[in-house]
Amino acid sequence: MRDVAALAGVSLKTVSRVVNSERGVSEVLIGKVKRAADELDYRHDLTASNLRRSDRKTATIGLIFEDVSNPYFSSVHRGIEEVAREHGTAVFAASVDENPARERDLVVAFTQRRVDAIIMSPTVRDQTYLDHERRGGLVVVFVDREPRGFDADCVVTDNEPGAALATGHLLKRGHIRVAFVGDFETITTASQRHAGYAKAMSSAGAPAFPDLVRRGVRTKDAATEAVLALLDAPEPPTAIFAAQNLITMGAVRALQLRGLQHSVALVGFDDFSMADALVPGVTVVAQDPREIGRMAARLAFVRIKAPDLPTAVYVVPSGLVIRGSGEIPPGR
Amino acid sequence: MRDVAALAGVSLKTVSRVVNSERGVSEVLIGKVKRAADELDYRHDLTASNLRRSDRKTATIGLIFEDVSNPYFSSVHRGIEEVAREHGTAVFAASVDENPARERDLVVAFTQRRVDAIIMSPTVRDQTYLDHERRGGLVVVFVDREPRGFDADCVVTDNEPGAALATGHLLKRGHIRVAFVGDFETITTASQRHAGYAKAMSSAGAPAFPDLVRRGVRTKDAATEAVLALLDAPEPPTAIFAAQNLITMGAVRALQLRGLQHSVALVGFDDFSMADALVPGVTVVAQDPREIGRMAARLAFVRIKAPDLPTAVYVVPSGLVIRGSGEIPPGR
DNA sequence: GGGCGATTAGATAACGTTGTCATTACGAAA
DNA sequence: TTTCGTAATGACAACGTTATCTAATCGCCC
Repeated sequence: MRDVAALAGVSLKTVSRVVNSERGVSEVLIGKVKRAADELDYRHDLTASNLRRSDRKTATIGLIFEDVSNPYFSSVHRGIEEVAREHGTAVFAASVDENPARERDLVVAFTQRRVDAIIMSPTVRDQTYLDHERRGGLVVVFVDREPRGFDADCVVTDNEPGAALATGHLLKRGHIRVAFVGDFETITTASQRHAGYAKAMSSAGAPAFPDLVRRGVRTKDAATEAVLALLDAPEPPTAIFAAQNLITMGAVRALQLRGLQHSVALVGFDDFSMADALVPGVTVVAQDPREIGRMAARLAFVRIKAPDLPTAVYVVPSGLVIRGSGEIPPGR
Repeated sequence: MRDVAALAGVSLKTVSRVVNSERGVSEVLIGKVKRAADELDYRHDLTASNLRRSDRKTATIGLIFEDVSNPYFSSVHRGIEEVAREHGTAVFAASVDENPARERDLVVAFTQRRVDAIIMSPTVRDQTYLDHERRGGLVVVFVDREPRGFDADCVVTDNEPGAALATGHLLKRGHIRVAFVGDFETITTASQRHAGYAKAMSSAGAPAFPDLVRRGVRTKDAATEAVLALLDAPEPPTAIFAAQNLITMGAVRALQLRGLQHSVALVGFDDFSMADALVPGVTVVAQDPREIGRMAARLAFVRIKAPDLPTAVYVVPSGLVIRGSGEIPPGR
């Protein structure tokens, strides 16, 4: 910037004004400065600018997900990016994977880079550690799962009603022995979806079948195994509710391995690519992950401007997508 | 930092030394400083640190892809993240979408934030504009597609041999009227895959069928339409080579719509989720996108340390995954 | 006991930028 | 002609950190 000023024959401050398109610089000087900047391949340094500016906003946000390559999260990411783009904001994205310590490490890594906000899907049991960061002015918005021990904006799907809808859909077709396959109950989404399943079962007068409930299932392969175990049991289910997209995929595989994809009903939570191309098509309760991302980003930008608004939980509705697998009657 | 120094009763520089775990500070003072930092919720500011440090490395890289939610790119992203993590580096990710101006905008946005490197899949025809940035010390590594008009490290799949392998696989089964569906020839991957197709066709003595070659297909829906048109033509193909994952998905849909998924053979380039669960399973030439990401990141970090090494193109091999759709014989 | 090197600590300037205030020039109004 | 307001420009300090250099302290050896 000093060099540009020298070449244009103006002061440092004038270059700064031109770069930031502030008013109060004559056309002549604007031209000179721009030409000099071009000639010298000048690039404005946002990090230095940010250091000095009074608002101290970096126009940067950070995303922390279980896995950026999970199709659900990459769609949320996409939705966030759309809104961030409108705000001229760049987006960090990182995966926690199975490592709980990494959630905190990522928060620190982003905080040190002075992001304006973090949008995250919590994986650790407890988010109280974030109080420390919030005192430093960090904005946090949660997606998919509600935080524990920390009050903040949050965007979630209607997990319980959605799961009840899915389960009810199967019950209405006459199924009674409906299985539930889901993640650990410490994951809020998994426990809410289980609650919806349990509620639908009891309100339909179906007994609870402890042997048909498989929890702590985290991966596609684990789901395949869990469903195989269900199918091979002496009293197998006639229908399955799979509480997450990877689990649904694993369930499809298990049903195919046993040749039961046309005899045992299946409804999944979360849509997934090619669900409509399978035979039978997989009936799912579809979330709108892109909209969830957009909503989360909007909330983040509002809160960056107005940090003291009361926090809220926003629920994005899900909907049943009927494709065949959920409409298989019992007893075939 | 000033406050921490005051509370600990030491100088600014001593705090800096402790924060950066430099040697030459007595245990007593290290303890005092750490306690003071804790008490004041101190967070080291990497942006300011970077401004002053001599290496001027931000431990930040930027990714520019067609679409972060495309499963291929999100896997590449994941591979890059794995390596970045080992280097304590944070990762920006952004999508170009269909907007060519955005590629340059993103490069500028990342450059202004002083990323150490950009890993990108080029979409614009010409990357000469990057010369300007490289003069400023920016490291660029390309993935998936080779750049034009700009010499840089690049990690690609063996597109031409892979496409020839796929096409040859069909020809060996006795197919002659093999169709090609791919993206615009300006996309290097698409043109290389077309070249592999053409080479395999001619070396098998098959004539070129201009009516069976559909180019400029970019989306799943466009692929469905293109394949439907092929199937509905007076002389339809007996086999189809789909040159990219979205196109393969669209082709599957089209075949299903016409009930031809068991009579017309299909081989796709790129694997995709649930390809094995479809009926028939979809035979593909599978890339290893995660390994491509890891390789690209490794190259980036090498070049950050040694900018003057000669550039190279690295080819990650692909392999045929046989699942059924590609083994359908002609004439059924 | 004096000299010396090694170790630890601090004072100061600088990184690239912008906020604040002072200065200049110019015209219009009195 | 003088005064005043306004617009354009610049000088300088500061943002939070680290590089460099100097000073102080210590132990050790002759």
